[in-house]
Order: sequence, then C-alpha cells, then structure tokens
Amino acid sequence: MDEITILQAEILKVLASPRRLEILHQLAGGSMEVGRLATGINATQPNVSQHLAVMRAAGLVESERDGREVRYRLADPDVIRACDLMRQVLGRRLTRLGELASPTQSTTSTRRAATRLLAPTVR
Amino acid sequence: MDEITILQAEILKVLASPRRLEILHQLAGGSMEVGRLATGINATQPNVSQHLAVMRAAGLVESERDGREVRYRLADPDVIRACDLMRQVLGRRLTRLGELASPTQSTTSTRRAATRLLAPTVR
DNA sequence: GGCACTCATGCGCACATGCGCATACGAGCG
DNA sequence: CGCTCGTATGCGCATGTGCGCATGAGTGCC
Repeated sequence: MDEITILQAEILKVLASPRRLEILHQLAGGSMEVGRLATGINATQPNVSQHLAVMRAAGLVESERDGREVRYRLADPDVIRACDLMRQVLGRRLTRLGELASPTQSTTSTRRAATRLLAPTVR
Repeated sequence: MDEITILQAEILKVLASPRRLEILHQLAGGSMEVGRLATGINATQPNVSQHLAVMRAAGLVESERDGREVRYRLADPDVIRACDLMRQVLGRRLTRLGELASPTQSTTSTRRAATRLLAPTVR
C-alpha cells in the first residue's frame, strides 16, 4: 500500500471530527488559548486539550507557552486550505439541495437536506 | 454547531480509511467493477463491497449494473479534487522529510519519515 | 429450472475512539 | 513556600468501526 495513502488516511482521521473542525475553524482566525477555545465551542477543557494533543501529534497545530496559558495556532496552512476547499464544495451542495427542497421559501432547514445528501439513494 | 461542519466531518470520516482511499484512487482512473477493485487492492470482495456501500451512502461514488457486474465510478469530482490536493501537499511534505533524513542516498524508505511526520515533536 | 458467477448482507469479534470525571503538572503571585 | 489558575493526563465506560466468514440475492447461460 502507498505510503502517502496511509499518511493521508491518518490526517483525514484526525480531521474527521466536528469538534476538531470547530477548533481548527477558530484557530483560522488567529492563535488562541485552550480555555477560550473550549468556551468558544461549548466543550469541556480536558476534551479540547485532548483534541489539541491529537492534532498536534498529527502536525496540524503547534503550541507555545505564554505565561500560564498555552497558545495554539495552525501549523500547516496548506492542509487547512484543502480542508476549507472541501468545506466550500459541501456548502454549495447544501445550498443547491436547499433550493431544490424549497424553491419558494428560501434557506429553511438545510439540516434535512444535509442528512439527505448523505444518503441520496435509499433504493 | 454548524451544519456544514457536521456534514464535512461525516465526509472526512468516510475518507479517513486507507482502503477507501485506494478504492477512490483506482476509480479516479475510470469506472470499475467490484471484483477488479478488490483484486487491485488485494482485499476480499465483501470488504470492498462494504466500503463501496459506505462511500455510496456518502455520495462519493455511484453504482450502475452492467450485466452481472456492478460498475462503480466517482460521483463528486470536486470533493475528490480537494482530497487529491491534500494528497499533493502531503507528498511534498514527505519528500521534504525524505531529503532531510538522507541527503546523500535518495528515496530510501520515506515510511519512517511518514510516521515521524505524524509526531514531529516528541519533547 | 438448474447452475455458475458477481455482488450484497448479516453476524461476531477484536479493536479503537470520544467523552466525563477526577486529578496531576506547571507557572505566576502573594 | 502555599495558593490559584490554566492546562495536561489517566481512567472507565459506552459506542463505533473494520475485518473475516458464511450466506443470501440478482443475473446470465445452458
């Protein structure tokens, strides 16, 4: 099996978590401490710390002490960019489905559209 | 939590598997039947079939009967493109690390470099 | 209809993952 | 020093995932 494939799967596995994506999304706006990251996504501090440790091991984020706080920042802009590109694609798919679901009233619960997007062919 | 974030995590979760990435990589070269996909990546047929079912539910691939065989093809080129973009980035990171590891002799086991890439700071 | 072939599905097991919770480490501050 | 604040770590549990294996379902051929 290809080396890159295994590495890529490892990175994707780290990215495949709503919490971690939220953390990365916050870090995209600049470096931040653990506490603010935790309250920002409404999660417990140990939980965020664990996620950060995983992402740091994967080389997605970097840490730096600042007094008693620890500031985290994005490490690899390229990977995050690829991640955001996918986000844009999915966003377009969502809005398209939203329009298809309700052409008259716009932007009502794309949530149902999202789940339907994940299982388009029930058969 | 953002809808797109959840959807994106779902897609990434599906992508975060070496086997599935190999399957997608094969499908990037054109549509193919289950049997050839299985032998191509040296996996059992039920296993590949299960992975294909998951990816079809996620809207990543589409299936079509052709006689007794079932041909699968990529469904969403955009997502796959984002996936390949990440692949290129990781490839560059690998080669860079490979050069750093052994400047004299070239292209010797980037495998160790890959694992090291996943945990660059042992501290 | 019976048979061979291709693919899908169900089952059980081993394993990994995420979470809350309690707690340990580390740095500033009095 | 002892205290507090911010962060990291260990533990236990519930849940999810991948795999092999056996088997069912659909299709074409004789």
